[in-house]
Amino acid sequence: MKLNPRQQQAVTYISGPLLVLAGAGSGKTRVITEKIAHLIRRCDYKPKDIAAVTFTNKAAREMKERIHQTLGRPACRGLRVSTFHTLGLDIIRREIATLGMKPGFSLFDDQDSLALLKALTDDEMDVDKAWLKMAVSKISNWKNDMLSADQVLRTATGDDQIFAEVYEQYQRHLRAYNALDFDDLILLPTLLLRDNTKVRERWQKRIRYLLVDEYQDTNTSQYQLVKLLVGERARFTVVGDDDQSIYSWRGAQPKNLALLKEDFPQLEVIKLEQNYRSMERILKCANILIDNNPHLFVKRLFSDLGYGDPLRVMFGRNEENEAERVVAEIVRERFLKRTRYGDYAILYRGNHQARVFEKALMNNRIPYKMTGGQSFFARAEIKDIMAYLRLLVNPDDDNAFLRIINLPRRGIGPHNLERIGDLANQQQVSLFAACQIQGLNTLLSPQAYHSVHSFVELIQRTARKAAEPGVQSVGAIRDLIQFIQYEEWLFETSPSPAAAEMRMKNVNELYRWVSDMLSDEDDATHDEALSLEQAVNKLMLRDMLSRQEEEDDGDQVQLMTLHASKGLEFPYVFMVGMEEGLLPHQSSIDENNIEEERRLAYVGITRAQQRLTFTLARERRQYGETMRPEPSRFLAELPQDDVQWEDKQPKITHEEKQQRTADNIAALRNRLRSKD
DNA sequence: GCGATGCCGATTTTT
DNA sequence: TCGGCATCGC
Repeated sequence: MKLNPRQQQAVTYISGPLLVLAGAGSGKTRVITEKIAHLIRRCDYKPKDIAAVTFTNKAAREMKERIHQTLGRPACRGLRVSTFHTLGLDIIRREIATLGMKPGFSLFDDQDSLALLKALTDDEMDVDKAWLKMAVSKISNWKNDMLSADQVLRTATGDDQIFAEVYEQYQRHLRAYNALDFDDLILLPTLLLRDNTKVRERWQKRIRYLLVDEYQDTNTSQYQLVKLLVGERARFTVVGDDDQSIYSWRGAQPKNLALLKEDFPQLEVIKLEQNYRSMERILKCANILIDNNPHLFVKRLFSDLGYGDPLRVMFGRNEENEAERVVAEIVRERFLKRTRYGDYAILYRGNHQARVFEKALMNNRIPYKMTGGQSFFARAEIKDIMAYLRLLVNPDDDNAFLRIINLPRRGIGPHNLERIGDLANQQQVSLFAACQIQGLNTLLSPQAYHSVHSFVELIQRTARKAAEPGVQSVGAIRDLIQFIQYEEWLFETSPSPAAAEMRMKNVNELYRWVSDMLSDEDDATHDEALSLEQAVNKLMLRDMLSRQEEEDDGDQVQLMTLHASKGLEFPYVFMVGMEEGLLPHQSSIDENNIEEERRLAYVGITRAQQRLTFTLARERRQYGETMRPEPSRFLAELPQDDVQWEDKQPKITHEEKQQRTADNIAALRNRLRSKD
């Protein structure tokens, strides 16, 4: 298929900064892919001159795949397609000396950060979990806004003073552990590029053309990174849609779209408004709904896929009935229209809403897939093995140490651990280092000391072997897993042998990934063999997660949050729980942040290709109380001629009823006939 | 190591 | 109110 004129324009405009306002379903990934191909084929750019940045690993992988399809694999060698965080990690790795960091650093995930903060505050003050979570998010927000602990300390007032002090402590300890958190992966390169002209010029030369996907989701430090990378030359394309900005709660600054125009006055803006996904009526409703938000750029989606059925609004007596009706509707439609389960998606505001739908689907033996439940990396066995790997790479990683020092059981209990901890504190070294201090034997029982000693030996021995290239390092990890008898441990601790097998399968999966990454086989995931350190850090960035999910993408009804649905499309969509308090969510109503909720509704609506059904419950139990929720205001904002409210539907006549029955029987006949 | 009991939380979540 | 979890006691 040919590109439309606007898409063509977006692909070929390369003489200056370009903002592509890409409406939902307007083929933006195609534009990015074609543009990269164009740059390489026609514009004298080499693959290694170009970087394309996305937010998720999944998006990065998909984009890479599509470029490979267009250009052929060999022609793409050196092309950078990665997430912001991977790009940041790359910069840090290459500039590690300038940053004054030791090689072999660890990446802390949220739980590690939380654990560190807990440890920091434990003896000082009495704080609860909510406070710690608040602290994590405050620190994260400060980092995303590029505020150092010093800066915050100077300006903070009230409660923020304490948080700022904790922030400073937290940073100091991260340094001591030679660890970085996710936000650092953006912040550090940004600061480095800002303050170091040489490094900045080096990277500006290295990345001659930059493309950014989902630009509306960038936060302050990400935008600054973009600005520093493109420099004065300003050769870049950012693609985004302000109407699909639904992540401001985690620091995304949709105002970065406006900022772009200020910072680059020569900015060219191209709008992609033709939609290749949905029927016209769905788009009309989406357009009218989003018109209620103020806009920097006006945009109007259209399509030539036909007008389509009216949108429906269905009521359930209560939330169970709502779910049952949705499921019944799916069963009925699948039968009549001979569609697949995979054609249906149920979208909701909050994960907790999924439960009743899961139940209803299960009762009807309908296969379904829930996106966003417990992830592979949240599983205990994966975290265990990851902790071993992290400790191999960075022995000063106390969180990793604590997780596995007594796993499997080595007879090192809390008592002995406390002794080690005291020593570490007193000497200002990591726990692993404390284990090697002369005189530890006087503090611990002989058996415990012996265990600690052989643990240290094991880690050091394995780390040495793992540092050797290729086959050696892979073997070292296999030996480690065997040596600690992890499989036996799983069988001991799992409720059933079947569960243990399942978990061991996960471990083997992880092992396979690591060994793939360490050996330089040229498969689709990478271009070169990685060091163990690189592999571990990459895994901490969850690179494999989405690939695993793709594997069992059979014929299943899709269940996910509205947030998770962004970027996806389905022939038949149910948006459930369309009630005031749920969508818009109560807390957004309280904070007067209706616009983001409206964008969320907009994202949901524009997922649907053929048919869209809203559902709500007349009665809903919440925190033990039974509520009678109002229909969502967003339903009232839709053009009512295009919406069929179930309760306002005229009663069907006797003839219509007979006709329907006849239709159903005809459909059944057709189906039976074509089966044999 | 497992079941009972008690307590907390209840928006969205990637990296 | 309900479910997940963490901790406690056996």
